[in-house]
Amino acid sequence: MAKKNYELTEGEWAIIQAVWKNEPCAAPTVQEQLEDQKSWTYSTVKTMMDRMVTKGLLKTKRIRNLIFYRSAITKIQAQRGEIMRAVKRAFDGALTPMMQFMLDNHKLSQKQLSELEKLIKKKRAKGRAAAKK
Amino acid sequence: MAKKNYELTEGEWAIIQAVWKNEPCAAPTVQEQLEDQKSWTYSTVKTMMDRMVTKGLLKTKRIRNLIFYRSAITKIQAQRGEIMRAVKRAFDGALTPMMQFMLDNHKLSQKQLSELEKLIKKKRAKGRAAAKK
DNA sequence: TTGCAATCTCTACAATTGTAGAGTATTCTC
DNA sequence: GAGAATACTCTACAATTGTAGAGATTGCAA
Repeated sequence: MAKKNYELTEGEWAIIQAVWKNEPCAAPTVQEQLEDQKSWTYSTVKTMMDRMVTKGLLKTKRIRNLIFYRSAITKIQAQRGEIMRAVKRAFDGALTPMMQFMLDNHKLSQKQLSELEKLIKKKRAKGRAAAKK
Repeated sequence: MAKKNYELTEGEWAIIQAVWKNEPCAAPTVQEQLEDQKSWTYSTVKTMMDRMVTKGLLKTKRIRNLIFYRSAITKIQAQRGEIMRAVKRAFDGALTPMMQFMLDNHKLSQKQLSELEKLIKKKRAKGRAAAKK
């Protein structure tokens, strides 16, 4: 199947982050985790988590009368989704312009810039190597 | 005032893009513009546009009995908002990791890479020049 | 001047998202 | 075994977003 583009809501992000950090974990754990960030009651957290199960973002396993949750998608997938979303809406789906925009519009320190430069060099080298053989 | 972070919905993006392209323009124009992309009726478009006025995304001027719309935020602002949103949710607000992710996870061509590299070099040079004086 | 066409206004409705209370079931403790 | 604590289920509600119909206005054409 074509890999789906996951777009999480604000709330879903908060929850899945907590799940990634603790999985497998029960709903009360997640609620406590988020307690100071969001001040959601247990009910709220549980409802959201169950909705996320329906959507295929989390999955559950019941052990006796406790329900354990784990993520059904990886952080990478979710991050990718978030980026795809931005690039699709705001940059016509074109990645390079988006990166250019970031370089231009968000002041990065010299250090950050040089780090990125290094990274790009490495990528390019790898690309060339692959092309040669 | 602190500059707000604009987060547009899917529909709002479609509309404001059409407005940017045609402003000042009336609602029927926008509706026609979007006709094949989205198949929204006039009513739908008008409703969304008026809501966007309320939100401060568009503004209007009535001339006789026609209402003309223009954008109240720039494309840059909207793009920035979209990026901030992604970086906040998916990368803890840290821009460099997000850029690294993009480099790693989305295959860019050699050409794109070298373009980015050039851009970064320029940035760095400019930064250094500024630091010196 | 009468009517049609274009535009606007008002109202509505379903799905999603954030939010949570009330009640039920299970388990632990004394 | 009764009460307290813990976790779960069910139901609900308001705001936002996508969606649009029905009716009111107004300006132009015949």
